[in-house]
Amino acid sequence: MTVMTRWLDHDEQQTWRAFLAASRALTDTLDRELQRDAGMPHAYYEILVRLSEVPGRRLRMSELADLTGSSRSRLSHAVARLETVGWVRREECPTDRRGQIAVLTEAGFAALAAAAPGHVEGVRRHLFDALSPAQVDQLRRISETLVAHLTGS
Amino acid sequence: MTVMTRWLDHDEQQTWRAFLAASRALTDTLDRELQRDAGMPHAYYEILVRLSEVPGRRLRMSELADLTGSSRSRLSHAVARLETVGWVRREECPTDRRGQIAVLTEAGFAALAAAAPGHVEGVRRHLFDALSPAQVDQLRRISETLVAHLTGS
DNA sequence: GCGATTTGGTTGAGCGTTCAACCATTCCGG
DNA sequence: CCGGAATGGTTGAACGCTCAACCAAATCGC
Repeated sequence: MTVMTRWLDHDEQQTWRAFLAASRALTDTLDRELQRDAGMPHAYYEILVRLSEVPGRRLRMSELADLTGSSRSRLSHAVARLETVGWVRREECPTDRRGQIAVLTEAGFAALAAAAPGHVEGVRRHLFDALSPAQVDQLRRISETLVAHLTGS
Repeated sequence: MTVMTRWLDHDEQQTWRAFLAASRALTDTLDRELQRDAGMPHAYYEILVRLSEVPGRRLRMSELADLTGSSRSRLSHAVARLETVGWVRREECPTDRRGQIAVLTEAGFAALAAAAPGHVEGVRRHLFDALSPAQVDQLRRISETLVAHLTGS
């Protein structure tokens, strides 16, 4: 059975390619800056951020995976790496013997505190400084719509 | 010298995290679909697309790198891989003996033709179907602004 | 012209992600 | 209860990307 492809028209093409170029350029730039200035990829920064925001600075692996939007495998590898660097430590979960709890160490918190100002400055410079307040608002609505659409289905 | 960090306010936080989540979810989803259905990552798909759109289906490595927004190293590795699969072939450049020209093969064109409908459908489903026409327009302007801002500086 | 710099491109090591396979524990239906 | 399914998490191999080092050819300055 052949289904007609709903091709993109010219404007849609433009939009899609611009979006691809923009999001890649932005994430690449920030990732590179973070790696250079703080010695960690952005994905690891996000893990540290999430842990730092929660009481006890500890989260179940699966919750952490959900919050960072990463697969369990990815998170498992990442936390393993973070553990060797001494920024995160693993603990057994008292209520579920399958469970593991990732805990942010003091060294991890310090590394995050050291990395944050530069990274936030980068986000501001590369993203917010370029857009009008109206565009920032539009971007938020668009992004929230997309997240709902993508995680819903 | 200490410079005050221009931290993100609450709304900016929301926007930034939503954008991160959305762009990651979108690219991850499309990448996974493309890998599953066509056996290639999205970066390689883009290379084939760019080559297919140009007369002679051939481009200098450096032009191809610019068009796909990738580093020379990345492109070099990618083309090497595409060559072993038989989708791209390398030729010497007649006017510059340092140069290399990447040429899309018939097999490469066929692979692209086979992959395109499914991928385009995915882009439509996951992106355009979720947004209003006004939002699509906003997204284009935002993306173009960001690209200019990021590649300009 | 000739040495120094720049440009075009490749290479290999190190690292992060993916995928599939896997193990242990917990939950659920009958 | 008990057997099967679902859940939580890990592992290792394959692969793509990054970075720095590198080579060859072209270009620039004097």
